[in-house]
Amino acid sequence: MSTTAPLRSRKAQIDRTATALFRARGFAATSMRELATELGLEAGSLYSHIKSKEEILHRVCFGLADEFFAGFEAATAEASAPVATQLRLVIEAHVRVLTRDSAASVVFLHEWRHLSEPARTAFLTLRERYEASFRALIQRGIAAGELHAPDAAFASLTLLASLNWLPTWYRPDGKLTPDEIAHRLADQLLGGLLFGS
Amino acid sequence: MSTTAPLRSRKAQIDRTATALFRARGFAATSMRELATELGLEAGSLYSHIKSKEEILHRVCFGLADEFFAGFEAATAEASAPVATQLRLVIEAHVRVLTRDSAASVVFLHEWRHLSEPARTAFLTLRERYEASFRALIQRGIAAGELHAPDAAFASLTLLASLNWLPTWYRPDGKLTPDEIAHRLADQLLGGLLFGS
DNA sequence: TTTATTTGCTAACGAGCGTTAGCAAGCATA
DNA sequence: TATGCTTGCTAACGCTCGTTAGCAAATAAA
Repeated sequence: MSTTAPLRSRKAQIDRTATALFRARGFAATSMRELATELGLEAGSLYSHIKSKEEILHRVCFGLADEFFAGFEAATAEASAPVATQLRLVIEAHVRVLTRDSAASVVFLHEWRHLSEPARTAFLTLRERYEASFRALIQRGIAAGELHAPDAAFASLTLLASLNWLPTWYRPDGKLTPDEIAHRLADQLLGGLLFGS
Repeated sequence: MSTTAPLRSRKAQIDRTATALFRARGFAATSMRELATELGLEAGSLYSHIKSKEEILHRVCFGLADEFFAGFEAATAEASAPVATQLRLVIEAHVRVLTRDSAASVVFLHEWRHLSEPARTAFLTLRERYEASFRALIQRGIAAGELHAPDAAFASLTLLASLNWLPTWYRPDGKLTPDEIAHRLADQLLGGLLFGS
């Protein structure tokens, strides 16, 4: 219908717009009619491109999960590097995903519970696996004497909490670049973990 | 109707049950019929006790805001104490509120955006004021040479993020008491802020 | 030129939503 | 016994929800 060739497929446009709305109002409080209006469509027309409202949420949540895993694996590929170095790289990779698409990140972090089974359980399993990787890395650091913390689980919860709050306040036009943010976060968080800092 | 005298008023029971549901499913995805069923009522009966669904959310959000402010003020009453000490007390007070009612805390932290105007703006103003108090305290600590951080705003965001993640994983029957959690959080977070720790 | 794909519309479906009106039973206080 | 408050019911209101069916125009491929 449109005279200009779409930069992205209509489906991808729908995903992006829906993600922004899900972020702003929450999944449950976003209606398909609202989404359609935002795209200049009628509600029914959306279903020429997608199967359901939840399908969008599913794609956003699992798509971002993939990105987080890819980042973590790249950051820890150098298994012989000091754990503190690996942890810095992991933090930077995590921050990079969070800042590349902060709307999708917020949806990933807060709206996943509107997935119905079995997707919801599958998502939680992925998330738990990711957190376990963080925990294990910190645990290795403690065992190697590079980090000090009374409890790796406690430390990793705190660390991830600080990181995951980022997309709620991050603005792409802010004064700090994603990399600078990542460095500061790593400095501040590791400052509490590293010996004698 | 019930044969036993209610431990709390019916209104308070509704608030508590609604808070638990809002936490589990989110405000928008919780229906009044669901809430009524949970309480053994019909949906219409709720309106003998409350004015609207949003009124419950309003009470939870602003009630908890009061608690956070009261805790902060009590913790900083000793204005002559070292800032690090005040900050420890503030963290402990914050954690105490979060753990006393973690369901209400989650609602306070995540569901406030379903408040309609002008309550929503009023709530955000309160929250901003609270965060500003945190920021100012850290700023005073930096100025006094007790804390080291490149940016008080950045540090307070990170600190509050770590604290506010607590109610999502805290379980009253866990192995750590709220006070122990508060101490560990303070240790870990201040360890990254205090000079030469 | 035919064919298939993409894109979009209108109209409507069944369902669930928050809320209200009107009524009534139990209870405490006077 | 009378009064009023608390508590709860049934029935229904107007509305919005996600989704579907059926149709049609534009576009791209053969």
